[in-house]
Amino acid sequence: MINIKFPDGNVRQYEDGVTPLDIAKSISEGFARNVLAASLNDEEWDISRPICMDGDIKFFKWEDAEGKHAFWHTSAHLLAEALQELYPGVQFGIGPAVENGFYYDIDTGGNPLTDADFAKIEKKMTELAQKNEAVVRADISKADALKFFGDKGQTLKCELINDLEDGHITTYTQGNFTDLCRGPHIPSTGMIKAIKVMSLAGAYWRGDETRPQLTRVYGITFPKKKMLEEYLVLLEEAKKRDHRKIGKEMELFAFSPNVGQGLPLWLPKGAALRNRLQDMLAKIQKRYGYQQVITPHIGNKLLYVTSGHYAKYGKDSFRPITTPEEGEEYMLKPMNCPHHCEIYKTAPRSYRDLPIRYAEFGTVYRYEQSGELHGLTRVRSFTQDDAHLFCTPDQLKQEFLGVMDIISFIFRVFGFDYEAQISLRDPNNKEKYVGTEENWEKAERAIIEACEEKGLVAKQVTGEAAFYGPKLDFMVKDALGRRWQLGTIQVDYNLPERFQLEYTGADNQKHRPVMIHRAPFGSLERFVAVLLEHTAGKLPLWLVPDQCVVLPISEKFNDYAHHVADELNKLDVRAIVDDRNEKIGRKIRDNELKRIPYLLIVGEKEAGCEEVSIRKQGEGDQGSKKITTFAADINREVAEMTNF
RNA sequence: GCCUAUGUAGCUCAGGGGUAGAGCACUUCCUUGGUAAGGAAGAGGUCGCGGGUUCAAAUCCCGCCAUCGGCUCCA
Repeated sequence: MINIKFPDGNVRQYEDGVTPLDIAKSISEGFARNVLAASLNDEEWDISRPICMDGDIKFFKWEDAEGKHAFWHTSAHLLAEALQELYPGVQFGIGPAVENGFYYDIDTGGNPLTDADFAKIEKKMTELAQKNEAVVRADISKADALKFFGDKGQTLKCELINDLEDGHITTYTQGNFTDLCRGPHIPSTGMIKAIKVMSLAGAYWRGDETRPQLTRVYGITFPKKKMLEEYLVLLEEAKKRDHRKIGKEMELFAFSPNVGQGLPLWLPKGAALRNRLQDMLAKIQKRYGYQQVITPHIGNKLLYVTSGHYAKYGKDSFRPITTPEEGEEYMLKPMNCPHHCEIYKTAPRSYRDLPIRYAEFGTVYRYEQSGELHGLTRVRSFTQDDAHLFCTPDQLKQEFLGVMDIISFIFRVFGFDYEAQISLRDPNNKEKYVGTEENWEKAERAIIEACEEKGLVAKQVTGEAAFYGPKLDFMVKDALGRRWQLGTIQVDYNLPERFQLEYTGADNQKHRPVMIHRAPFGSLERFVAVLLEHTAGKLPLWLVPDQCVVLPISEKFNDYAHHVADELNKLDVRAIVDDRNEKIGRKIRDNELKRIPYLLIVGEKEAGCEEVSIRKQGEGDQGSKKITTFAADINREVAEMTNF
């Protein structure tokens, strides 16, 4: 007999070799039907895999990430099984579950798949799922595994096996398909009821640019047909929130191939929106002791040679700009820090001057790979809400905490859900980074401690650090669930060294300051993009381009409508007029769809008494008020929102 | 940069070897209507760009550019 402890602390005894499914059934049949995966002592465990030792058990259902994961992992195998039947000789790479579904990387040997094949693949998968084959786990020796997959000509699998440790290799088999796999899986393929092949993509074998490119087939499956339908509806809804679509509709920004790829053009409404965001941040930063500076868009190439960026990124950047002067070269600035270091150096600094905080809405230019450009989230020219803090090593943590306060405040104002990530260096690849061992350790420790102090839950990821220092990033998801880095805080011991920054300490000796790079928005472009997706274009009143639109009942009241808009604009309310020759119902509909927060209807009733009839977007008729009263209300509402 | 797909009117899209279509938007006219689409007429396009095949190319082929979804990258 073995002892199994449940999450609630209860311990029950079971026969040796009992499976999690048996245990679930012993609780209730209904519960067992919904269980997809389990863990034993926090090790992932198939619910059909016998247990022969004491342990803590957990069960996972569809609602749990672990449950979906097992379901989709098995679905990936089902996809592979279908591909094996449809396209004999296909080579298999890897096929994991991902956040929304799963994929399998395959080598089709020169017979490319197209989306015309999707229906066929789905049909085959459905057919195989209906056979309801058991998914069977087996331990296998390394030699046997190599022979098995070698005989099948699966060289990619053999490469994977060669990297595995003997004694820890398992396979899973359903029907005629056996895959090298760690698991866990759901017990049988029959649970997969709804299947959709989503898309095709190229993916380098083992994520290595220099290795062959495989075909990645993405799919998603569900235990119920209805869930697939709901998911597809959700995807359609998400597309409507796409900032590229909303940005076009709201006339915020545009791109022109004549200007260049990834170079956004901010239209009047977008530019005004962006300025409001800048003003907000500048106001907050002033309170935190930041000073605004302004630096040029270009800098001498030698500046970036000094900073080390030229050596690291020079060949993948915009090329240097030459001048009539022989040998003189300038570069579009890819970051603001070297300029700010030079500002620091314009005067001798004392420890009494520190910390110094230079802020700049600095536009930078980076030659991002063409295939990576995406709306406003990944562009080649963008404006960072940048700042560089120079402080003594003792002040580092305090300054770091201050920056964290600003960032969490900003995200709270906009209601963003964010994930924090601490990016550390890859300890196995230290030559990728500049700076001393001691400084790296100090900086990494400072970040981790600052998070602990603030109670911020942050995922630590090794190998993600910038080459000059570790960082704390704040990630926000877009409408389709893709993560984008917005806010960032980076500790840098390197640039102060390279620029030989100094301050005189209390001991009358020269010391090196520590530098913090930070940007709460990350870039205004990316921030606006995420903001648009987050709000579906329904921007808060203080940010929205047009706060209200005046709708005359008939053309007879167009003059009065323009009078109303003029009065409102004089009172700092952003108002426009819709004086088209249309019925009022039509104007209401069109302007509601334009996401304007207040519609002001004016006709005979209002014209005589300086009033407007107010209709709030999405909420309908709010009665009428004097123009001045309405303006005061709007201004109060905005003031409450912008009381930063 | 790599792989898949796409590119037709301002927008959303249909069509497809015999020189171009719809809806919405736009302009004009009728209508002057009180809280989510009033009616009519009109204008608008070298079918992404450049080559090739053909009597004839928007359509087929090649190259390029841009965009989508991924991969790699992201100071």
